[in-house]
Amino acid sequence: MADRQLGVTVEDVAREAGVSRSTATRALRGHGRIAEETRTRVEEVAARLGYVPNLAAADLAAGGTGVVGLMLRDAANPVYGALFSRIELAARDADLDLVTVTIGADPAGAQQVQGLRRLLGMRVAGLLVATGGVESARLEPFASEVPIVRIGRDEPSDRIHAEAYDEAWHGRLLADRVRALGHRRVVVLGADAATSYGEHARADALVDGLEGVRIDRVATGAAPDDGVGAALAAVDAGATAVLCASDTRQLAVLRALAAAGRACATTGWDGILPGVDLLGLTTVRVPVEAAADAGVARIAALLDGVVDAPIHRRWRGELLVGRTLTPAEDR
Amino acid sequence: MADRQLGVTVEDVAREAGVSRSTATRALRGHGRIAEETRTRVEEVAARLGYVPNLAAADLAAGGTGVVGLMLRDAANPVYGALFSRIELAARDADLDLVTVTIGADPAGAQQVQGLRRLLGMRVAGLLVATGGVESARLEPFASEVPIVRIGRDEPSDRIHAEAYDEAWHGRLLADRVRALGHRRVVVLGADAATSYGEHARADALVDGLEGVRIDRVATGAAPDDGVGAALAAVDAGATAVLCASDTRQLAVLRALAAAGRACATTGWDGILPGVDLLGLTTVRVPVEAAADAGVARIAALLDGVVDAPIHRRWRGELLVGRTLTPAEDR
DNA sequence: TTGAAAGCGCTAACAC
DNA sequence: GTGTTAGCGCTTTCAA
Repeated sequence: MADRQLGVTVEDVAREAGVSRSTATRALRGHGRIAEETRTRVEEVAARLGYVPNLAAADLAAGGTGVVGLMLRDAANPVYGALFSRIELAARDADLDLVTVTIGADPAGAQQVQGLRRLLGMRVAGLLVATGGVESARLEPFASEVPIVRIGRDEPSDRIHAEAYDEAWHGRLLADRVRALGHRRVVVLGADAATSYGEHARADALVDGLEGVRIDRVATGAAPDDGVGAALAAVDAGATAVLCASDTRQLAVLRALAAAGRACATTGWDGILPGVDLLGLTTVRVPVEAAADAGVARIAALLDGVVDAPIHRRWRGELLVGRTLTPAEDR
Repeated sequence: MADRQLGVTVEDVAREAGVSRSTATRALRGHGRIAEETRTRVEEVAARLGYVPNLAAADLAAGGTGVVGLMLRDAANPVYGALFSRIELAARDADLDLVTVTIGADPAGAQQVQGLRRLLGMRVAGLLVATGGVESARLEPFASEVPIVRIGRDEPSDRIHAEAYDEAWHGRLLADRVRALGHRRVVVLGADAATSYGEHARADALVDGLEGVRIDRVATGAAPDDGVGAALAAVDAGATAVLCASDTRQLAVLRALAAAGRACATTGWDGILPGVDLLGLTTVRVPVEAAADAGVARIAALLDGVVDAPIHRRWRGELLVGRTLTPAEDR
């Protein structure tokens, strides 16, 4: 086949097939009445000419797209990779087209504004927000224009839907276990709110579950081994466990402990990492699949005109018990 | 601020600001001559009205976008997550806008065609292809329309650029080590070509590097523990090492070995997984960053009109020596 | 420095 | 069933 010409328009196809532009469109899109014979001829010509419809023109003329915008946090973290993958899968099954913009951990929020404008500028039919970092206030002004569903994090606004993880419950799961194993002084290691909303909230959830336990809380920045030094110092001072708000951080702690020739109980959060089992991590397996599926199902329903009042749901994962959470006595 | 109206057009902004539509456009885009006073007034009005430019209209009128399309393999695999993340980062630095479509492991290639059409339909200014699965023949027809850069895999066509991994070299790195440790009969575990071009090519590279070694080659499908049974059987029959074309597969093998209470040397490929070090994996750390940066730099150059003849480059990673590759004698 | 006008490629009534 | 027509919202000459 010869090289395609992206410059080929329906006009060209129509002329070549000896029909009018609108007939060609009808044939190509399969809408309206069309003679079977015409349709095949037009399709044949389109294929021969290598016609690729100009989406900008189509969207403009049609007054909007059927596309759903996805705001995603940087997929370097396997948790977001897994979430992304599952959302894509669910969208495919639901026959939704997705366009994705990613957002790093950007304190100033410039990327968020940028990404949001990109999506809104495309006149997406709906918005899926899978980044904890985007504040509710930033989203809310658009809630009346476009249905918005948040995935993986709770949502204060009652104009935005949410399929969140039940982090409070997860925190209690972990905390109960830690207490049951006799720990009475622990380190809680989580990002500050600006770096990662999710990790911050998780650390809070842990703290809430740890009544009666003495807590050294360490806030970290973005770097994975941020705060690890402080955590080890607390261990030296008598803490018997280091509870981390993410598995990546737990790995950093394990690394540091090994390097220092020390031992200490640890827990993490996510449970997504391939190899959690082999590493023996104690962690919470976050219900990525459930939240992703529910989020996509919800946006699909909203697009279909099933207009519920925004619903906020929370999904529960499970505790993964590994070797890293040893009893307090073991020291 | 009141709720934004996505229905707001330049027309509305212009009227409200008391200027013509073209003046408003000029003010907003900062092109052409415009009185400073007018520009600020228009901008002020636009902000007040919550004007979000319709990208479809803009692209159509301007006759194309400045956006670069990225075709990515499903980010569930951390390697693709890392690649994605790095490409996004580099694009941000180079001030390129990216729109991403993802493609699963889809034998029929329907997703590929779909994704490609989406991107081409948007009239992207360039194409970044970070999926081994997309065949050269599928891309080539468009090479004259739009610059195409492949990232992470080699490219037979001389009309498409490539910033690939030097898998032949990587294979030799691993193979040499395996031989040096005395292995004379090994299993090579890699996907069949349809499931993963990359894994298949890697298995080939391993085999090429293993002159004088007896090889049981096992081809697998997509499931991570596919072929693991066959590999263990070969170990029973006398193979002293299992060489895997990806770390995920290596993990599956380690899991199976542990479950069976057996021991055997293993190697993997990727080295991206957080925790490779703690797991003690022996693997090749693939140069994701270098390839991503180079790919983005290349497409940026092409967009700037720096028209080189397509260049095919290969980037080299390094051997990561862990505990999993034991000497042959150890059995 | 600003405005008027001519489309970009496609869709969707509405006639024929 | 098919053709005609009127835009969608924006950019961009070209005059004023």
